[in-house]
Amino acid sequence: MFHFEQTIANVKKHVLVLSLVKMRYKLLHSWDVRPDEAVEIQEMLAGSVRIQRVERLETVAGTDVSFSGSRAYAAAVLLDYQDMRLLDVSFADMDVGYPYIPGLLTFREGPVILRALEGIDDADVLLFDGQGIAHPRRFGEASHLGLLLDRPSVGCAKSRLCGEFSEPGKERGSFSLVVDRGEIVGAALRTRTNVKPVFVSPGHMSDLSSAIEIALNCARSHRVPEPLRLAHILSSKRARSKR
DNA sequence: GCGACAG
DNA sequence: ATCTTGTCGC
Repeated sequence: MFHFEQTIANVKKHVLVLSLVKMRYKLLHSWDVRPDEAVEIQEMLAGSVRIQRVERLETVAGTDVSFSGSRAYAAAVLLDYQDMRLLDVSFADMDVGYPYIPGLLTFREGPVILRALEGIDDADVLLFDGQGIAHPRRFGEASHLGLLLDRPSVGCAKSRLCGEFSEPGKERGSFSLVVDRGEIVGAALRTRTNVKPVFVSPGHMSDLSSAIEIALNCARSHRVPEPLRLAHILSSKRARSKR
């Protein structure tokens, strides 16, 4: 299928020469908290999310996490926004410290994702496999991690978490708004004609039109945007090989 | 109490 | 998410 090992080796060699600034983030809270405390943290930080148009778009990053028993494996990739060429890759893995609870996904995947992101160069926008503000407390994974990383971010999930929406048109590019409690929180976007839509929503420092534009640009020959698709392939491959 | 529920 | 092969269709 692909030859990622070789590709990754070449990429790494290249990055050593023109390495920019590696991704950094600030922990605004502990990850070791009870579910009720996690909810409080989300409600407290949600007010800091900024909705604005994304200007500079030369690079895009994507992350994903795969699980194997009690271990979580994350992959972070950096791609060129124009040709979707791979520019940098990084991996991280750690013991699973939190169960999957709808609405609290970040407390399960956030820690490993951040560690993987520390290994790649800064990106103009970050793509996450999950919701942005299309979340009960308007603070999904993309919003949460985007805020900690202080970078523009977009949420792109394969299914909906909250809100109502109507079936979008069948053509690639058509979309319908996702409305939750009277608020437009995202969109059901068709990235490929006659294929189930993906759910995009602003994370942090991005807006809905930017989110739609970015997801569409990154989804070329597949339903899932290239950065997320690649991160998924790499993390799952690493998860099963290490067992 | 019942159904919904990112990965 | 994960357990898993082939198979129908664009």
